[in-house]
Amino acid sequence: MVAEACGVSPSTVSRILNGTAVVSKDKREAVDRAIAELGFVPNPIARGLAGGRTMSVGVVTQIIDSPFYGLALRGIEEELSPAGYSPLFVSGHWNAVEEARCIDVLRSRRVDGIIVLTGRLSDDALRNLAKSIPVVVTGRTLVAPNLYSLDFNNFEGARLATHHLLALGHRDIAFIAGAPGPPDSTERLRGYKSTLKAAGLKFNAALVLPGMYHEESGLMAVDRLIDSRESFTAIFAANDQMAFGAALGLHRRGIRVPEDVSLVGLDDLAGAAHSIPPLTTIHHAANEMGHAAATALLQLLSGKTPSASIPEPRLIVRKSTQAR
Amino acid sequence: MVAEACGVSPSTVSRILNGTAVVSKDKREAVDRAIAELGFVPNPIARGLAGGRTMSVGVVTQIIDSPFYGLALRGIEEELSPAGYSPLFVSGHWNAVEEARCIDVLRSRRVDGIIVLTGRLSDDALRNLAKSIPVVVTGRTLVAPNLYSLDFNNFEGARLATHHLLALGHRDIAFIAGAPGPPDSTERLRGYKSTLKAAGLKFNAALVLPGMYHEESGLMAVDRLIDSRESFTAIFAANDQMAFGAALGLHRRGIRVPEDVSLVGLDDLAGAAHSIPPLTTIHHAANEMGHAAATALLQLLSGKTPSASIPEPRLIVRKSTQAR
DNA sequence: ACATTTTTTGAAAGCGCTTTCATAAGAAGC
DNA sequence: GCTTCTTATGAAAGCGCTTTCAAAAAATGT
Repeated sequence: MVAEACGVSPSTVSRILNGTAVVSKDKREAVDRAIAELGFVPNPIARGLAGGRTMSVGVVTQIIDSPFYGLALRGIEEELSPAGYSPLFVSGHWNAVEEARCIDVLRSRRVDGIIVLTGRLSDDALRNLAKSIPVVVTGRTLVAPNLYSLDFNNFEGARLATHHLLALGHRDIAFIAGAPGPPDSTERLRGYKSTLKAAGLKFNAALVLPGMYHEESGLMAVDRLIDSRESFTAIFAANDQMAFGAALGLHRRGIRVPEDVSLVGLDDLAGAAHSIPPLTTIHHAANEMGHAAATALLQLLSGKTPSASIPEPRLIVRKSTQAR
Repeated sequence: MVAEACGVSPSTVSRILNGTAVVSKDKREAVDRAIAELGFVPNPIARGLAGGRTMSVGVVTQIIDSPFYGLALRGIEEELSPAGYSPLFVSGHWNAVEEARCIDVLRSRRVDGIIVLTGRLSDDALRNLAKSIPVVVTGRTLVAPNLYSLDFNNFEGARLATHHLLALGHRDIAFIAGAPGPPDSTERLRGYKSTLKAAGLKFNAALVLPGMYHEESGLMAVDRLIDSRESFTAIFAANDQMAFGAALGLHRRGIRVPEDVSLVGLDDLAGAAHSIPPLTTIHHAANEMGHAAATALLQLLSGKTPSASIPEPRLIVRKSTQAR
């Protein structure tokens, strides 16, 4: 260790670097100076080996280039960097087996903590993981020691969207659902149904179309909807990407948005403000979610009880909806 | 080291694990069995410390959630994972100072190599970096020992776009340029100008609008263009994001795409196929670029001379252009 | 059968840092 | 002034692996 070339022992330098113990003023200053002069940079690898802390946290995302989760990754990075931690991103591709493999990689690299963005892992698998390493997971509500979960209020998001359309006078509101199974999909569907019911409208199953959360499925859903000859004046898509697909589908059939049909999405992706027409949607604060997840993990790592949470969904009215 | 509990020395186990030297068959089998039984997983951290190789490569991207570079990150990950390497992503935010800091972080983490996605670092800085660690850089053409560069043919991309518009009969073609300075911007502008010239058209500086590569700047460029009362029948935007913004700007003014004005982008982002109208654009193979960069780095790491390259730009005709 | 070369294996020294543990030096108490 | 309790500091032992280096074993040659 270079810095001891200034007269003190490596232990002392280490103590100064980590603030592990009190060191007399003069020594501290001497070392600080030496560090500055030598341009010394501690080696996190060695630190990790010795101290068990690698100053890196693993992030299991699903698809590294997802427009939605990408924003969350940014939030995570923005929060971790100032704290001296580096994120290690791995992609699980919405596949429990792959996610498990990713986690093995992260553990072999001795990350200090793990953030899992939604994913397909079972709750039990996560609880179990938390026994050996601090974990923060988004997209579910889960309580366990050493584990913190951060869930978006999908139900409320869907309620806001549906309610907005209702308030504009729409009665025949179609819903393009997300892939069935995961809680976010079922919650959004539940929010849609429940809001309809609260408004005294009867639920029409023919207006609910299956989707896969990507543009293409939104487009196909609209095709199917139109072909079914079911009448509708508005569409709520379970996410923005499907809303974009739906908009294209309507456009192809010569149906104008919002003149003929109103359209609402959910997520408020970066592109939503610049689509044609600009999409009315529910803001899902991905960036803040990333921040919150990272903050929570940092708190977990320092032994505190995390308290971070993510903002409630918010309706963003743009140009794809209008009163009928 | 657990595996030596089967009767041999740690050196032997290490040799088997790394194939560093020949080991007699029986020992190898005994060790293999012990490894399997004990579920032993080598610790890359310790490996890194001891052997100098961490099996991780640093990737300097600019904005982790960029739709274009995101795809490249995916390509990198897809190539690196099977080879046992993990990518470490850091964001330089198009800022040379931050990029330099990112590189310090990567080096302190002892990555085995570095991939720089374009960025703002000087060529010299990269050449210098390559003296101490293998480097692959995209977005420039640079030759230096231990360094491989992968450049997209921006000139040809711009030529294809401009030529397409010309072939459709357009004569007054506006160009929304990217931020001035970086070679990709200047090359695209050069491609546009040169193609115009080759067609015997005179270059009209009033039809070149400054942009910043994001939607908002495309929108503003169109506003400025319309307000200038300069006549035009087509727009070529230096990237898809600005094309989206431009489409919105035209839409707001009641100008139809492609009936009144044809629009071409460049990049072929995931959203281009589902925008309204679907955007005619130049395919810039980001994913392949990631693959190529990772492949090249892997070759550099194994002492070979890289030969990877990225595909030539390709015109993708969709619905935003038509003959006039 | 013995000397010589080649191959296989183990011992030991780090990689760069953290962290007990123990010692030396001060502060406090009688 | 001498013992006892606190600090401040250094020595040394790892963390889990790779890698010289040298010794032991095997193969080859004469």
